[in-house]
Amino acid sequence: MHKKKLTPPESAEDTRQRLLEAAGEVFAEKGFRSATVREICSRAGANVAAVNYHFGDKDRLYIEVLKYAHRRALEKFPPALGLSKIASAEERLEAFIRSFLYRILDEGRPSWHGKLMIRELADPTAALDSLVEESIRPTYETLTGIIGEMIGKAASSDMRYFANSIVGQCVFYCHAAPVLERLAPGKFKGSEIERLAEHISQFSLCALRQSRKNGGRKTK
Amino acid sequence: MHKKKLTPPESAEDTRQRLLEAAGEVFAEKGFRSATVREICSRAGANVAAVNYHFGDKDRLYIEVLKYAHRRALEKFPPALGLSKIASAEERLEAFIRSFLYRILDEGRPSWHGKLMIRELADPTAALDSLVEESIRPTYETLTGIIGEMIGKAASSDMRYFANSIVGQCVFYCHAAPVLERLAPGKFKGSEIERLAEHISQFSLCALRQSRKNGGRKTK
Amino acid sequence: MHKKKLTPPESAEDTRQRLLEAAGEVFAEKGFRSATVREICSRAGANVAAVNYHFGDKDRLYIEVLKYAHRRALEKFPPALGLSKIASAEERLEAFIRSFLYRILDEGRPSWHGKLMIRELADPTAALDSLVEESIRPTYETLTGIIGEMIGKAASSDMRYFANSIVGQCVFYCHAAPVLERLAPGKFKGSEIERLAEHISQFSLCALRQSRKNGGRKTK
Amino acid sequence: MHKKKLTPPESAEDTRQRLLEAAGEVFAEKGFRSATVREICSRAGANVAAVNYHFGDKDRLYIEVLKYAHRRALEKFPPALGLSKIASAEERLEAFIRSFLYRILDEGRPSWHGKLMIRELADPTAALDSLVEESIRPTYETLTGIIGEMIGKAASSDMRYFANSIVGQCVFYCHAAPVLERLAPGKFKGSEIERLAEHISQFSLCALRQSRKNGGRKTK
DNA sequence: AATGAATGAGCCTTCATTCAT
DNA sequence: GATGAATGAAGGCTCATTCAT
Repeated sequence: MHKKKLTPPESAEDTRQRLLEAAGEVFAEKGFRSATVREICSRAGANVAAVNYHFGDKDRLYIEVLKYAHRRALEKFPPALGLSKIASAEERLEAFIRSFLYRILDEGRPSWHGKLMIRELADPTAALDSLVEESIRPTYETLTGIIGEMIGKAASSDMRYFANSIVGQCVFYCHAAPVLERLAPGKFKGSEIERLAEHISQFSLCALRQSRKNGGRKTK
Repeated sequence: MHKKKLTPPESAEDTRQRLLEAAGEVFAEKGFRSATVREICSRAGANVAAVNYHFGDKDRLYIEVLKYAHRRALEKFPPALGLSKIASAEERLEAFIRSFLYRILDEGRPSWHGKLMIRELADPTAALDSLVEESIRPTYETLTGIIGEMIGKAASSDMRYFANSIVGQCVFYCHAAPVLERLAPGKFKGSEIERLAEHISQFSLCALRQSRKNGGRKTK
Repeated sequence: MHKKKLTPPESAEDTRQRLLEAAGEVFAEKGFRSATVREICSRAGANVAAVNYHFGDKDRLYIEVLKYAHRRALEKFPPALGLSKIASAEERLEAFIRSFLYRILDEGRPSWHGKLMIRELADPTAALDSLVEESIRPTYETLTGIIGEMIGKAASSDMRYFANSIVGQCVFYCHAAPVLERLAPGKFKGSEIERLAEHISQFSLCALRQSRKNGGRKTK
Repeated sequence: MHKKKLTPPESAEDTRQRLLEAAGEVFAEKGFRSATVREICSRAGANVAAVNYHFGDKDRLYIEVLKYAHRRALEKFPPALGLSKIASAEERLEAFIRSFLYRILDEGRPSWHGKLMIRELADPTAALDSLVEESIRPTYETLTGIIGEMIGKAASSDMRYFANSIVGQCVFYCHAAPVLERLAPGKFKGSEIERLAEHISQFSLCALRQSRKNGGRKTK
C-alpha cells in the first residue's frame, strides 16, 4: 500500500545491498544475538522475510556481512596506503599502523566495520574460522614480515609477541572505547587517529630498534 | 542428586555463592544476552526461581557477578604483588603488568574473570558505569601514577597514551584469544603468562625510557 | 483442526476479529488479570503469539476489546432506540433506560459486553480513562440532559444524584447478577429485561415528577 | 534479627489478626487474584509462610477475611442504627439506607470493607455462597420486610424489584467510584454520606408511596 | 510456633522462521 | 520476486506453596 516502488532500479539486487548495510549497523551496535531480524529489515526498508529470502537465515546473513565489511574496508584503506614498495621497513610499519587504525576507527561509511570485527574477536561465531584465514592471517603476516625485516630473523614466536603488542595497542582504542569514553570523556574521537598512529608507531619503534641492537636477545 | 545437603554449613547462604560461580562461567562463555537463567541455575544445582529469589533479576545477578569477580581477582592477585613500597618505578611497572596479566588470564578459579571483564568492555551494559568507577579507574590511576614517575610530569593526555599502550598489549591476549589460538594453535596458554609479562615489560620500558630522555617530547 | 481455511475471505484480517471475540469472552469471565493469553488464543483458534502480533501485548488487546464492545453495543442498541426526536422527556427517559438495560444485559453476541464494562468500573485499568471520556461521559450527559428537562434547571450536583440513582438501579442487575441468582434462582434472566425497564422507569419517574413540583427543593 | 518481639503478648494469636487486617486492605485494593501473599504478609509484619501456616492457603484466608469484614461492619453500623423497634416503616427504611451506606462507604477502619464486598459481588469466588446465606440474605430480608410493610402484601417478586432499586442506588456509589471520580472529580467523598442517604431515601420513598396508593398495581 | 530458603508451575513476551499468496 | 500473516520454541519472571529447622 505505502510501498509503491519509488524507482524501478532500486528494487532488484539492491535490496540485498541495503540489507547488508543495515545488518552491519545493527550487528555492530547490538551484537549478533541482540540484533533482531526485524530491525535489520526495517532499517533496510524491506520485509520481515527478506533476510530469509536473500540469505537463508540470520547466521548466513552475518557471515556475508563480515565478508562484505572486510571487502569494503580493504577498498577504502589498502594496507600499503600509497606507499612505494621500496619504502623502509620503519616507514612501512608506520603506514601499516595508520592504515589499520583508520580501518577500525574510521567513522565514515561503513562506520561499523571496526566494531563488528572487534565483536567477532571476543565472541566468535562459526564465521570466525574463515574470517581468520581469509582476512586476518594475511594482514597478520604482512605485519610479521615487516617486523622480521627490522629485528632480523628471530624466532617466529618472538615476532608474534611483537606483532601482538602492536596490534593490541591499536585494537584497544576500538575495543575499550566505552571505557575510555568514561575515563576521559570526549577523547580518542575521530580526528585523533593521526595522533594515535604517531604515538603507537613511536612507542613500538623504540622497542623494535632496541631488539635489533641486541640481536633479538632480551635486554635485562 | 545434587540435593543431598552434604554438610549443614553448605546450604543456606551457600546457594547464592554457587549461583555467582555458575553465572560467572555462563556469562563469560556466552555473554550476558545469550546466557540463560535456566542454564545458570541448572549449573548451580538450583531452581529456576533461585536467581530471582537471591538477586531479583538477571540484570542484578550480572552486576553482582561483576563485583564478585573483581573482588576475587584482587584478593588472589593484589596489584602490588608482594612488592615493597620503596621499589623503583620500573620494578613497580613490571609488577603491575604481571599482576594484571595473571588477573585476566589465570585459569584458576574463577577462571572466567578475564573473559567476563573483556565482554563488558566491548559490549557494555548498565553495569559498566559503576564498574569503571569502582574498579577500573583506580587501577588505571595506579598505572598512570607509575608512568608519571618515570617520564616526569608530562601532559595527562600523554600519560594516557602510554597507559593505553600498556593495558592494550595485556588485554589483547584475553580479548583476541580465539583468534590467537587459530593463528598459532596451542600458544599463549596458562604457563606462558610469565614470558608474556616479561615481553610486555621490556617492550614498554624501551618507549618509556626514551620518552624520559626527551623530556616528554616526540622522538621524530 | 481449526485451520481448514473454510473460506478465503475468512482468513487474513479475520484472525484479529476472532481474537477480539474470544478475548471479550475470557476477559468478561475471568477478569483482566486472571485471563490468560493462552486461553484467548486457544479459543480463537490462533497461536500464542497472535495476540502479540495483532495487538502488541495483553494490555492493548484489552483496550481494543473494550472499544470493540462499546462499538458493537451501540450499533445493536442505539440510545434513541427508534424514538422520534420530538418525544417527551418522560418517553425519552424510558427509552434510555430500556436501551441501557439491553446493552448491559442482553445475552446475544457479544453477550459479554455488560460484564466486561462492569468489571472495568470496579477494577479499573489504565483503559478506564479513555473509556470514560469516549463512551461513558457522552451517555451520562444524555441522561442528565433528559433529567434537566424534567426537573427544570436544578444544580448540576442534584442532577447527578438523579442520574446516579437511575444508572445505579440498572447496573445493579448486571453487577450483582451472581448474588441475585443465589437470592432467587432463575430470576432476572433474559426476557425479563422489558419488565425491568418498566419497573425502573416507574420507580424513577415518581421521584422526578415529585422533584419538579417542588422546584428542585427537597421534599422533607 | 530485626524481629525481636517488641511485646510478648503481640506475637501469639495476634499475628492472625494482623494478617486479616492486612489481607483485607490488599484484597480490597487489588482484588483476589492480583493480591500477593507476599505483600499481605509484609504489610502484616509477618513471614511469607504465615498465611499458609495460619489459614492453610490463600483461598481460605480470603474466606476468613470476608467473614471478618462482615462481622466488623455489623458491629460498627448495626442495621437498626439506634432506632426504636416501634419506629415507622419509613423511618426504618431511611435508617436502613443510611446504615447500609455507612457500611460500604465509610473510610474508617476497616475502610476496605465496602470495596471488598463489591468485588466479591462482581467476581464471585467459592466464598460467595456462604457469604450470601450468612450475611447478604438476612440483610436483604430485613429490607424486603420494611418494604412489605409499606406497600402492603404485594407479590414477592415486586418487593424484590423495589429492594433491588434501593440497594442498587446505594451500591452504585461504591461500585462505580472510580468512574464517578472521573466524571466529577472530588465528589461523593467521605462526608457526603449523609446527603447521599437523604437523596436515596427521598427518591425511593416517592416510588413506594405511589405504589401503596395503587395497591401494588402498575401506574401506566 | 514460626521462619525463610527453595521450589515448580505457569504467564507474558520475543524472535527467527515458514507458508500461502 | 516479494510479502506479511502466522507459528512454536524458548526466555525471564512471578507467585503460591513447601520443608527443614
